[in-house]
Amino acid sequence: MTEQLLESLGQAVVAGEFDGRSFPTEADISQHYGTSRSVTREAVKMLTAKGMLAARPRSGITTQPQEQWSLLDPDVLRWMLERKFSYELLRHFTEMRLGLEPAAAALAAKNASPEALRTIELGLERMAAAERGDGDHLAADISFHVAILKATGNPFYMQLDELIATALKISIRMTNRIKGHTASIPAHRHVFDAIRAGDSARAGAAMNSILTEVMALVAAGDKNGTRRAKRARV
Amino acid sequence: MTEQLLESLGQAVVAGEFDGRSFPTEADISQHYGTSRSVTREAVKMLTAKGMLAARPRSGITTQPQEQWSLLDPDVLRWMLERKFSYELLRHFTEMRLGLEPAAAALAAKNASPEALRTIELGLERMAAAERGDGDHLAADISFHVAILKATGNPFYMQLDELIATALKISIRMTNRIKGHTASIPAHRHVFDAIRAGDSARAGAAMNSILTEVMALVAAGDKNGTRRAKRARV
DNA sequence: TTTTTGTTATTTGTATGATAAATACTATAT
DNA sequence: ATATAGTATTTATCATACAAATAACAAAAA
Repeated sequence: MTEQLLESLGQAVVAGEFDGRSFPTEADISQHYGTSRSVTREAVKMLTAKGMLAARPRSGITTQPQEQWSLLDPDVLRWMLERKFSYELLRHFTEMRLGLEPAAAALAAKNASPEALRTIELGLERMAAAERGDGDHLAADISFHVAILKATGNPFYMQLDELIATALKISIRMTNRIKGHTASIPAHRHVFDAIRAGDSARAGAAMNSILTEVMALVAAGDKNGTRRAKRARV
Repeated sequence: MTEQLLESLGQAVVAGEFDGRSFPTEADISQHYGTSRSVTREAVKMLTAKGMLAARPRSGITTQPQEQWSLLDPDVLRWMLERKFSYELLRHFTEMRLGLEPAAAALAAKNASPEALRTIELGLERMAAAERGDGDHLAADISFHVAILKATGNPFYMQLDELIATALKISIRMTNRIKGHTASIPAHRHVFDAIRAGDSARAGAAMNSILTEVMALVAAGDKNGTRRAKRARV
């Protein structure tokens, strides 16, 4: 119940349904959604923790400026991508991946355990299978990228799995749409080979080139304006 | 009140006071800390959102394995660094900075507005002043690094300000302690110059070299074992 | 007129008690 | 030994009351 309310309120905030100070009071929310005050308060509390709301006595609940939203929170990012998609957002996200994932790949080359390595390879195989029409390409691509994060052995990078997975679900759909592009198997295999060989520099460079490619696609979409984005938002 | 309880519980969890399934029930917590059940529930809810706890009927509240904690949450990271400091953690954090900050510097070189540029320069000047004994070196260093994140114009990087600031407060203190090291002004000026010149590659490389230096210090501390870390934990 | 001060009303914060829902544990029957 | 039904424990939700903070307003003073 709290979860549902959290979801509803989160989406509503992102969609901009409450501009500025017009956010309803606890009482209004409870009545509108038919929830008790406890549930309402706990949902608001969570959105406060995510930087989207702030509550003060007498003033009531107010929406926080977008700069303060915790974009690194998978919930927030998902709401943004689903209800407020823009190529600009996707570009910003890809810019961050461009910082993180090559570094992660380089680390993985140094630290990957045999099991972790095997998991990356498995992701690659799933991608190849999907290429032949056998399996979900999107899921395969995600598993490959997540496996590399896990292989770093660094808890900070490992934490990013859900975030990357969430965003890839939307962003890959977008980049595929732009040019009928599908993630390049050889480029991904190149990353895997470098990691297996323990070659940090090459692993980082290979991952960098994958993301540079993605970035080019996103930038192209950005230039085409928002009409296509709106159509794709389904 | 909720904040205080959140703080107490968060620190207690990090310190490992509740191993495994021994976490108290809502009722126990309320009694122990003298808080009402509403307050207790809201605090637990927040720790759940941070991945540190999970609550299920009949089973009660349980601590989650450390892999699931949201290390990117400034609260969690602060608790970790304050109550569970280790050079390994610091090394992992620095590994992430090594991915993020050079990329941020490169972006800043492309996007920094005149005001943002001025803010970076201000940070640099504060560092120089601190070097001459005039002002807080730690605060100056933080302001420099945060200013670069802000200058990227990318909300994802900009979000990291609190995280980086939190961690720098502890990590700089540590790295200084290792060798009486203080952050190198020329190296930082090099980054600034490259950003001002709009030279992405050089900005990234310069930032990279700063962090590589930090990494070397941390790695050295790591080798010295945990005794020094424990002393430094004050 | 402007500023200060005090009052009031609104909204969140906290406390308490009661009921519902989920589920680990136990006893029983097969 | 296994399956089934019942029981007890704990969180989840609801409802209500009161406390605390404060924005808005009014009155008084400068």
